Amino acid sequence: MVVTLKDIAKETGKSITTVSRALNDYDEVSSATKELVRNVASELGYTPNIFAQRLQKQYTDTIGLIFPTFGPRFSDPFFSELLAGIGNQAADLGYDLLVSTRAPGDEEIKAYRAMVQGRRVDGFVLVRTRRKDARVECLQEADYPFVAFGRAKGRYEFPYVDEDGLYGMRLLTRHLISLGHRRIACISPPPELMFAHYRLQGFKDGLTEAGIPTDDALLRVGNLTQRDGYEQAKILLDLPSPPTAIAACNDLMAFGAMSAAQDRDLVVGKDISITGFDNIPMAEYSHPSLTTLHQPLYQIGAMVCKMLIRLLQGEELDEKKILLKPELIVRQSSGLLKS
Amino acid sequence: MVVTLKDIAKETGKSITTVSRALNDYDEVSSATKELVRNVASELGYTPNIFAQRLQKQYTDTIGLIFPTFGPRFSDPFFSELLAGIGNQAADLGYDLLVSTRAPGDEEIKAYRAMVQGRRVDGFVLVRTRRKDARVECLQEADYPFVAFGRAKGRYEFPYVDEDGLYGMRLLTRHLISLGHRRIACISPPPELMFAHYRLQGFKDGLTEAGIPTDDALLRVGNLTQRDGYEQAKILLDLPSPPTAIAACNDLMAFGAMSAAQDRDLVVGKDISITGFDNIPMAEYSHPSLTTLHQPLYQIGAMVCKMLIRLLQGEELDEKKILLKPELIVRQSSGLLKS
DNA sequence: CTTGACTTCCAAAACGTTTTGGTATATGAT
DNA sequence: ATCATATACCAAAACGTTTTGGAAGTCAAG
Repeated sequence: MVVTLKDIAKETGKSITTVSRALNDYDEVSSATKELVRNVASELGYTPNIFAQRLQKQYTDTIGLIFPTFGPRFSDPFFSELLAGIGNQAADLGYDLLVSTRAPGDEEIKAYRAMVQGRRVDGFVLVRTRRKDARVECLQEADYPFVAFGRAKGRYEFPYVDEDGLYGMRLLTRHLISLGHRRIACISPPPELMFAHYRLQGFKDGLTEAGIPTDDALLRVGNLTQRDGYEQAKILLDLPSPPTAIAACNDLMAFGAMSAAQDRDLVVGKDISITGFDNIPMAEYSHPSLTTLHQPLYQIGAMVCKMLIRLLQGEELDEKKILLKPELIVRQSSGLLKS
Repeated sequence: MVVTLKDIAKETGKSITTVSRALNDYDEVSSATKELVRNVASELGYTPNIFAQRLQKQYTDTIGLIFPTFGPRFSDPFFSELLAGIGNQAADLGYDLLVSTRAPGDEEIKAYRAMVQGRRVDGFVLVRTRRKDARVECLQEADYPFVAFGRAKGRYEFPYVDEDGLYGMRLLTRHLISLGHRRIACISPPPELMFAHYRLQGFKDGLTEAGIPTDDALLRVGNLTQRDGYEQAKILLDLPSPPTAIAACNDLMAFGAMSAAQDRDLVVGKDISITGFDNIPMAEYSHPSLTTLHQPLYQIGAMVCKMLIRLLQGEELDEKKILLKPELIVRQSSGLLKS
């Protein structure tokens, strides 16, 4: 018992054309007719068949989002906040959000191709860009609109929002240095992730500008999980001359590093300083609370989404490339170097 | 230059009907023709227009999921793991996932109604059921298929997967009692959440069966966040006769409670025992590591999704109601009562 | 030779919209 | 009386599929 335009037409005695136009508020329908049609429509409980609309017009009012998930224990607070930002913004602007979750790799690209080929979505939001990002290439090749959270290397440019990881990490490194630390380790994300590059570089720049040589033994890589933070920190603490501060490149790894230090009865913030990046809500309530860089993930999600929808609606973007300065949040996990 | 059936028909010299049938592997097309059509189709790079298909057939091959998000700082590892489970399963079975994020309340129900009215999705996955769940009523009223993660009170039954929170919390309470604890507090979720009821009841049952009276001063409510765990634990620790153990009803609140205890220089696992529920990946790498109940969220997501798709395809479910027994994971945050 | 069954194919209708290309009537200017 | 313009409407086409209801041809049985 689905109500269609035809039913309204029959009921009002008007043609389907007129009904359609009345509902879409065209000029060439008298206001009396419009009123009539609208009343009957709401009386019958009419809702347009979205697939008929989409078949006719050639767009879908849907944006695509493919989350790169790593294995079954994918559990990153980072993503849920970002998703909320994107999702709420999309809903507010009347767009649907088609979400897929795939591990990076072939399956992921296949998922993109399927959405592109089938023209299932009008455009994409890309998250966590990679250095040489197959997804970017895939979408650019197909000339599909997208906005990314993160930058990438490549031939062509694309609109993005990104946090200025270089600036942020430099700020943070300076902070640690100002506390007296000289042996500072960094646990950075896998280098294929674009933001890993900036954050690591910022760290190195911070050292360099203070005249501290970088010690490769103090540079570790972790897969952004608490587990990896824990394990890499263990390795660092086992060094003959261990660091007095560890800058983890995200909060989750920082938590892991904190656990590793605490397992050895080090007091974090006194015996050793540990810092993160992202300022996920948990950072405020860990013990000790975490010194980190704030990244407004919810807002970033909303921004990226809004930019994409602007693009889809043919508007020009005021700014195609947005770089946000993360804010240093000093809490208890970083403290003066014990003399 | 989108390739349609018409193009293939023209190219092969067959009719559109035959082409459609060849591609759908109907019997009444000769194998020679099938072969020809299929070759031409892949040569031209044909992909069916999904909206035309959906208009014609009356289903969408899409399932809906509306995440209840609480404010901008929505950041729950619980959800990302669940999403991954649902998303990957849906993709594997050839279904799209339409995700919306809305705070519980009017907007949320409106989102459901919009999806239902517009027949945008074939069915729903419902997560985090509430005692009297407007979403359940909305969907049952519209006779829309759905499978829930969680139970709910109501007139009619529905298929669900749920963890046996009552059993789990009883197990955990017993564990704490066996360690010598008698003054045990519980930080439970807001009572409108259905699982809050079971977990709290399990806690009470555990006390009762050991002959320990429940002290209402030791029952606190928190909104599942680390922050709330922190604050409720502070209140508990300020009591004239504070608890020696705190059972938080999820891991996030347990982490918050741990921070609160540690802020007072209590050693968690020695001076006080603190436990969680969910066993999110972080639980293993907190300091101390968290005693908790394991809930296989990824698998639950996958199960719920699979059940729904079964339903949509008209199959009977072997089991309409699945109750999983959570497993007690004893780690360092719970220890013998200090005498 | 006729009949019926089977195989292989096709034209047209249907799904529910929006858009195209009109028509009919009224109004006012010439 | 004629023309131009504006207003209010509509039939039919289009979007790209699947399904309906045949039709033509072949073959074997009667």
